[in-house]
Amino acid sequence: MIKALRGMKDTLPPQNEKYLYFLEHCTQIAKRYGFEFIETPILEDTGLFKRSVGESSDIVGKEMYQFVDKGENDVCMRPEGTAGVVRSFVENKLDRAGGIHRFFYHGPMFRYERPQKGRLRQFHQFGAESFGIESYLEDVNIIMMLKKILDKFEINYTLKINSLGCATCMPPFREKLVTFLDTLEGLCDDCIRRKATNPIRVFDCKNEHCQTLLIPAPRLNDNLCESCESDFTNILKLLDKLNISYEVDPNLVRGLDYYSKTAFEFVSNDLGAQNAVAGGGRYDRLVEFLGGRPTPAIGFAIGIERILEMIEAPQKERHGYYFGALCDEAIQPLFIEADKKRATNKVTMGYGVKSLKAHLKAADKMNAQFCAVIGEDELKNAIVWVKDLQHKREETYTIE
RNA sequence: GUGAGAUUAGCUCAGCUGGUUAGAGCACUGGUUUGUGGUGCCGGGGGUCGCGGGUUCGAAUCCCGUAUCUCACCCCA
Repeated sequence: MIKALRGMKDTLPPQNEKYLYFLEHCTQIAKRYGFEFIETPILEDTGLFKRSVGESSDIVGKEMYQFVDKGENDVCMRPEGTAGVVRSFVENKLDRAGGIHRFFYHGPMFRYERPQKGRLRQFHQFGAESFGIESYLEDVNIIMMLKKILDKFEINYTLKINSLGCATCMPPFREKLVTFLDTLEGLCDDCIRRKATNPIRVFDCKNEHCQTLLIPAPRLNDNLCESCESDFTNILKLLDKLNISYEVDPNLVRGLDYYSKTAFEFVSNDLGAQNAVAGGGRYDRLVEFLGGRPTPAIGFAIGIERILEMIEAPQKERHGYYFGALCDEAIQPLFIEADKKRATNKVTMGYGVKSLKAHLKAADKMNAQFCAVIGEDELKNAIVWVKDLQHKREETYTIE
């Protein structure tokens, strides 16, 4: 038997109804906040991800579905959504058009990882990206929107937020940090590697010994430039006023290289080790990095499988018709009647001749609201007998 | 990439230290005396016990390998 590849799942009812339900909700909210749908290809030039996500990230380092196609192009199945949207933004010259552009997207992402709870090789994200706004208000706007999406479904979560600094304050801080790290002994292998590739990420290390060593380290928050500092405080102030609770997490460092300034994550205790249900942040320099005009931008992505694990599907109600025949002669007239009914309702039909009881059972099983039947009596009078299974009412209507 | 646990009917799982035709519940399906469901009663189908080797008179059961799943590390949504 041929099976689906490791870490890749089929989606069947009733699970996928939850998926559609969630997507519908996200789409509605996103549109309400002024976002428009964008779809970009799953396959992209490998260079796109190397440049945007960053060579130092695990994603690019070891998790990409990368291969050479028949035209000898080095291509890659997208491991995340932002890179493609930014590429499209630049390619379609929206950076030159100026103004504000807000997009949302959803679809499959691919990372070659060992699967576990909340982690698949093919998984789905719903994401949104906003281009052209430098104001911190858009950061809050994005967080508000994300919160609005999550709040529909009674989920337990915590919003973690941090500022990563910008082109002005980040590089000097980085140097300061590396100088400090050089004085330390006993850092774990990962941290030693991080020191060379992306030193900020040592703060994200889960090794307790490393965390102890890092206590006297210079902190990002104490080294922000004036504009980053004031933006960050303004964001927190506004969040307070909006009654959006958050936790400032100075160790929150996003795994993708392109983030700057605001970074945030929605985590939940109901998810196991992979506790991030959504994450995002500002990436003001990425557009320029990918060859566009400097354009401030911010976005987020939700892990759909992860959130689906926490939400309930809406309850299914009885609806539609089930048609059944009580005698051979009724089958074809019934077939015709059933199809007429499809003009306005969901209709299924039992093809076999069965007792009334059996048809009622079948209708009940299909969760139909009405059971419509034709037998000898109905044929004689050219009528259809109908029982409303929900309200336990019976009636007939004339065949026309 | 590393580690631990699992794999028996469509689903959830029993099957003791190896011993005849491998079980249960749920689900599915048929009937319940001839036109009334979801909740009664009776019956039925369905398993090369993940796959491949080995030990043995005999393996679902013990050993080795392999695949997949699950959980964790790493990292992320």
